[in-house]
Amino acid sequence: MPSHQERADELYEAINQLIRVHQFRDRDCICCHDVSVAQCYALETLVKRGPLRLQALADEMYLDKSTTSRVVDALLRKNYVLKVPDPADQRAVQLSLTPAGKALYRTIRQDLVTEEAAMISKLAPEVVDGALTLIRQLTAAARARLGP
Amino acid sequence: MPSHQERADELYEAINQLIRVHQFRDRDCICCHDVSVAQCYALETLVKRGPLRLQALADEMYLDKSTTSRVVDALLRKNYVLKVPDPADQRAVQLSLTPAGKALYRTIRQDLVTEEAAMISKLAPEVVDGALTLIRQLTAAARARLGP
DNA sequence: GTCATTCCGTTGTCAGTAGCAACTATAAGT
DNA sequence: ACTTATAGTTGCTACTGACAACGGAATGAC
Repeated sequence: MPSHQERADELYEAINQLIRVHQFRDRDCICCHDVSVAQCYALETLVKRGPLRLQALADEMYLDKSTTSRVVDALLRKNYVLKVPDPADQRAVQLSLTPAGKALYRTIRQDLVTEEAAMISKLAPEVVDGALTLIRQLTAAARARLGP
Repeated sequence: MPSHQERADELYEAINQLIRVHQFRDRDCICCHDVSVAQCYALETLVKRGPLRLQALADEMYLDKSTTSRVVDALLRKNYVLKVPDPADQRAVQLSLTPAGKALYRTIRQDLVTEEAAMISKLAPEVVDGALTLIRQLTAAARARLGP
């Protein structure tokens, strides 16, 4: 019967491994398209949250606004996002996806999910469902410590 | 009853979230010490696998040898690793941890596990054990696709 | 209404991450 | 001995990420 500490240690280790393997795979999947991992993450955030200001996007991504500004710059150059000045506040900008940006994200997402599907093809559906629930609980617990 | 595709999609999403939250937390935990995330990963690999050649270290970390060489350089400058020429092969070097390197990794690891422990403090032990098993299965499945 | 303060986004700078290609030196195969 | 393969380093390029300083716009105090 492992102690709380031992459990924490093993879980940290296990998550660490999972992260490495996924990270590596994602890089491969994403970078063979036109964008980097961070750029893809920005696309994803805009898909999920809709048009955002720069600061809001930075907050969502847990990044500094300067870093975010440069990531967005790269996406602007490639015509995947649109930057429109906010009429209500001359300082602010609204960032949104172009059709090309939406299409690119769909494609990449498709690739990633296909990879994931191949990965779990040998696991029983109950196992996957169980993992899903538990991973969500872990994420919620982690976010709770991160947030306020 | 979700389809295989739907399951893959949800699982991808869930793992993605977990990765982001952990990544962010790890950066905070690690970088307040003397090393970056990649440098810490190199320390970790040397702790686990013992002394390694540069190429072997690069393989373990899924990185290019040039990238690895520079990461090791940084650790050398800070006196956390030792580089000894291999007597059996004049081209090769043996990388090992200095006592300072071992101590630093222990400290960081302690911090990370403490964080993990706090995170799971509100979850039932059975939940954590379940997550552990499932995450390991997922990692194994992912590694199987990655490897050969 | 003006002035200080705060907020939004950009830019400069610095350190780190990462891969590819070219290079040196050593080792191994023929 | 000559070719080929391997080990590690270095040059280059692009991206990541934070902090600090800045200019312009909004807001609050008075």
